[in-house]
Amino acid sequence: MAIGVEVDVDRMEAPPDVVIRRLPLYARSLRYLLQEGIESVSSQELGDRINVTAAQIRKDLSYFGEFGKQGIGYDVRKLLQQIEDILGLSHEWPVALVGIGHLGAAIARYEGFRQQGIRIAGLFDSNPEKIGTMIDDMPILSFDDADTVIKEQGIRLAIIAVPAQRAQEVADRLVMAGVRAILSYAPTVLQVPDGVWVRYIDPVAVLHSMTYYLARDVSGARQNDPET
Amino acid sequence: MAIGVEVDVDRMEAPPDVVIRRLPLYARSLRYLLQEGIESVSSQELGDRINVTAAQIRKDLSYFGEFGKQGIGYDVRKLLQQIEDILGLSHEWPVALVGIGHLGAAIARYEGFRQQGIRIAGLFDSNPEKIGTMIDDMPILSFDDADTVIKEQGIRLAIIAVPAQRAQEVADRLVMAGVRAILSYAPTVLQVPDGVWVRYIDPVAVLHSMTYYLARDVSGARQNDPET
DNA sequence: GAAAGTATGTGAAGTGTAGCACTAACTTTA
DNA sequence: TAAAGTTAGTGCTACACTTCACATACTTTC
Repeated sequence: MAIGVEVDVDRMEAPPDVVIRRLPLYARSLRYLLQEGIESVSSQELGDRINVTAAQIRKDLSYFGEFGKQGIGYDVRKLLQQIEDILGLSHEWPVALVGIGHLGAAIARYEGFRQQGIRIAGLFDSNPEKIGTMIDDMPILSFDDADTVIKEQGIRLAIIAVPAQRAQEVADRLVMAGVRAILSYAPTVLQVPDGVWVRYIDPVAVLHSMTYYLARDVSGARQNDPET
Repeated sequence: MAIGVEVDVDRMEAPPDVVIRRLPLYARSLRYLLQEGIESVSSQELGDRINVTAAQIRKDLSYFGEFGKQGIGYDVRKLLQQIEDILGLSHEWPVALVGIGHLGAAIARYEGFRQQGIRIAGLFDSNPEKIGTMIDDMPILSFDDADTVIKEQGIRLAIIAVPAQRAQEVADRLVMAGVRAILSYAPTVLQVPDGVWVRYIDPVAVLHSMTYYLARDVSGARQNDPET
C-alpha cells in the first residue's frame, strides 16, 4: 500500500496572497510608465516609484516566470500584458453593485473601473423610490432581480455598498446566486462559505489606525508600504 | 567611556503595525456587541465574529496591557473604551477632505465618520464652479485656502479624493500645511517625507487581486482575513 | 469548600515573508 | 574583442508575525 505517494516536486509553489495583492500595484505603475512613454524599466526604478524594494518585485515576479532581461530590465508593455494575464484581466469582469446610496452611486459613476477590466453590469437597490431611476445610462434594478441577472450574465464578482446591518443578508443572497468574490464597503465582517472571497474597504478603520500614531506623535517611517 | 549603555529592558516593545490595524476592527465589533446588549465577551466569541483566532486577539491586546478576567472574558464596554483610548479616539479628529467629485461628495455625506471620532472639518476643491456651493451644511472651499484652515484648526489628518495626476501635488501642499496622515483614494503611490503616514483605498486593485483567484477557480479558503 | 469548568496572558515553537548577496546574462565602452 | 557596467533570478538568512499550549486565576457546581 503506497502511502506517502511522492508529490510532484516541480510543481510551482502557490504565490502567497500578499504577492497577489501587490501585482495590481505593479500593473498600475506600469500603465503610468507607458503613458509617460517609458518602454523599459528596471526593478529598481519600478520599486522607487511605488516604495517597494527591487528585490521584492523580482521575487514576486519569479513566482510566475521570468519576464526580464539581465542587464536591461523589463519591457514595460510586455510585463504589463503578462501581469494582466496573470490577474485574469485579459477579459472584462462583469460586476454586480448592490446598494445605490451616495457611495454606491459614486462607485457606479467611477470611470476607473471600466478602463481596468471591471464592468458594472447591474445596479441593485431595495428602495422602491430608487428602482427604475438611472445612474448615467444604467438603470437601478430591484435587488430581488439580482439573482436572475447574476445567473444570466454569469456574474461572479460583486460590490456591496449597503448599511452594515443589511450586508450579511445581501452577501448570502449574492453567494446563493453564484457570486464568488465580494468587495464590501459595509463596516462589518461577513461570514461566507468556503470558496468565496471577501475583501473590505473601511475608511473609518484605516483612519483609526492612523490616529493611533498621530496621538503618539510617532513618525511614519514605514512609508515602505503601499498597502491598499 | 561608557559605550553600550544599558537600555531600559522593561520598555514595552512597540506593537507591530498589523496589530494597530486590527484594533479598529476589534473596536467596531465591540460596538456592535454593545448595541446587541452584550456586556461580556471572550476572545473566542469575539474572534468568531470577525474571523480572527482567539489567540491573536489576546496576543494583540497584550501589547497594551491586561484587559480581561481569567475564567470570564472581557467587559465589552470597558474594553471598547480602552481600545478607543489606545487609538486616540477619546477626542474628535478634524479632517480635511480634498477633491469633491462624486466620491468626495459621498465621503463628505457619510455619517459613519462623525459617529466614530472623525469630523470632516473642511471640504476643498479647485473647481471654481464648485467653490462656494454646499454639501449638506458644509461649504466647499478653495483648495488655496486649505493651508490657512489646516493651520488654524490644527488639522493633522486628510483624505484625498482627487484624480491620480493631481494627488502628489495635493499631498505635498497638505504636508506643508501640517498634515501628518493621509488617506488617499487616488490610484497612485504618494511620496511623502518621513514623519507622514499614508494609507490607500483602491477598489480596482482589490478587485484585481480577486480576479486572479476567480480566473483560476481557487476557492477562497482564506476567509481568516478581515483585512481592510 | 473542593472539584470541575472556563478563559486570560504569555513564553516558546512554528510559519511565512522580506531582504541580502551572489551568479549569470546581457550591453556598452574602450 | 576584452573589460567594465548593469540588472534579472534565486538560495539562504534574518526577521516578524501567528499559533500553540500551559500556568494562572476566576466562577460555578455539587
